[in-house]
Amino acid sequence: MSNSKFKYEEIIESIKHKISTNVYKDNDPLPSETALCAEYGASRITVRKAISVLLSEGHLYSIQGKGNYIKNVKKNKFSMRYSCKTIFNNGYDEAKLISSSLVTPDVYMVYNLNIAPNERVVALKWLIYEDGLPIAYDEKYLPYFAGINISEKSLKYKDFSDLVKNKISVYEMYQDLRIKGVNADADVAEKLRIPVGSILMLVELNVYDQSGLPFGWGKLYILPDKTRFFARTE
Amino acid sequence: MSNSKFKYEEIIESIKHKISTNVYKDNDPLPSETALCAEYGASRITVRKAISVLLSEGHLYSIQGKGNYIKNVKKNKFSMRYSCKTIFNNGYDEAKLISSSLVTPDVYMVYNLNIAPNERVVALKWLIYEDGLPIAYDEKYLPYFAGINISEKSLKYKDFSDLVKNKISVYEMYQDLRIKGVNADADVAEKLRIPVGSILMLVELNVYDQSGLPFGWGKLYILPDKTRFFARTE
DNA sequence: CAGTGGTCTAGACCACATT
DNA sequence: ATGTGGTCTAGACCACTGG
Repeated sequence: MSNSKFKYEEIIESIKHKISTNVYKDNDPLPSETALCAEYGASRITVRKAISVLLSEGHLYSIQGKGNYIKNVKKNKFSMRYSCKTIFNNGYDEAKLISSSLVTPDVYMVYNLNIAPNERVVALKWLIYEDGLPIAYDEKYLPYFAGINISEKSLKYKDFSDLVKNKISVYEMYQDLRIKGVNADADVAEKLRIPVGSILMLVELNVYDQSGLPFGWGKLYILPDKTRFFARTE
Repeated sequence: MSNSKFKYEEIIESIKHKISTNVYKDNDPLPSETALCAEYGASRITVRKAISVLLSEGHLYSIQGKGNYIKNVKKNKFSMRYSCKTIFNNGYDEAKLISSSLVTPDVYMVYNLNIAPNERVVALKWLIYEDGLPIAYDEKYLPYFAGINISEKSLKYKDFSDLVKNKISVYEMYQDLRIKGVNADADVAEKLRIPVGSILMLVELNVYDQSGLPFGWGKLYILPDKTRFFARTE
């Protein structure tokens, strides 16, 4: 029956089995740690090791002073990787920086970067090519205080996290990503040499520091057959 | 300096600080656990508690018999929730099962369900409505052995994981999700009452058991302005 | 072989929640 | 006051790695 090598693995297996056979139901209290020690003939540390795994996997939740409780696993949490290296089906041959400038924000920048209308915004625009043809158009906006040097000639195409990593620790950064299907407007259509109204995938990215202050906003338009998004349950 | 309440939190904070200030670089070995005990004046269990947190957060990796090593956090891992309850911007009013039948598989079903051409496939098709108008079209395919009762009148619109949850434990299931932009073909266009060639968001879902055996394949076509995908770094 | 991480123990004290 | 989970300790043995 049991394939587990260690005592704590057997406890995990047993508890998972009791959850999946409805012996333990959602929000039921797990037996107390001392009770589990007796049930499995293990020390409290071993029991807690098992519980810590189940906690980290999301099968339990704890309330100090009360107990550990069953949390029904919803199998709807997916994880995906997103980076400029992986977003294109076949990668890309080159990325050209077509402009880097200090601009007056429009309403979208004021909204997404949470800045005052009189502040300035660093705007970076790239075209990404495959086989000599543009396959994607990338706009990135950063508040001027984020400290990017726009005269920098070495502005290689890179992810937001790399762009700002010297200004903000990766531990103090989080990102929101939104995927939509949109129709190309005149500007983007011309840049990508496609008819106005063609469908494009739009990936918007907002970068924040730990306190929630926006550090960047990006829009990436991609020809729909040049990209795909892939996510998997954890 | 330190806001941490507990000794193990201070150790975590200290190690994270050394990573972000490049004292510890990618793939550097962390000092041995006994060395860390001495450095922080803590027992091995407390040191291991800190290390276990850093391991679970992906800042370290371990090789038994060798040591613990620094893993540079790539901030490109996003997590998203996907379920038929949350995928629509404004939810949906109703979902009509428009057909449930046993069909002979086409090449895509043979491929995605990894079945033989002479096996049978359960096909379920739904239309999802908002304000009386169709906003999405859902096709789900399951190998016949998956044991869904197609005559079941109570085939409510639900996620794959709910559809098969009595046949397969949630602990033995994983799902792959792919998002694409596509042009509506004649069949889908007619069902959704839109012009052929209109852009649609296509969400494909493959469900597997733990051994990798396919348990289901689904295609969900959604009007692009009725949905959005949202992911956040962990 | 020595050094490393992985598991496991008994026992202690604290913070929190309920009665 | 009692029971709960949360932290911490010292000490032991095992499995794995490398020289």
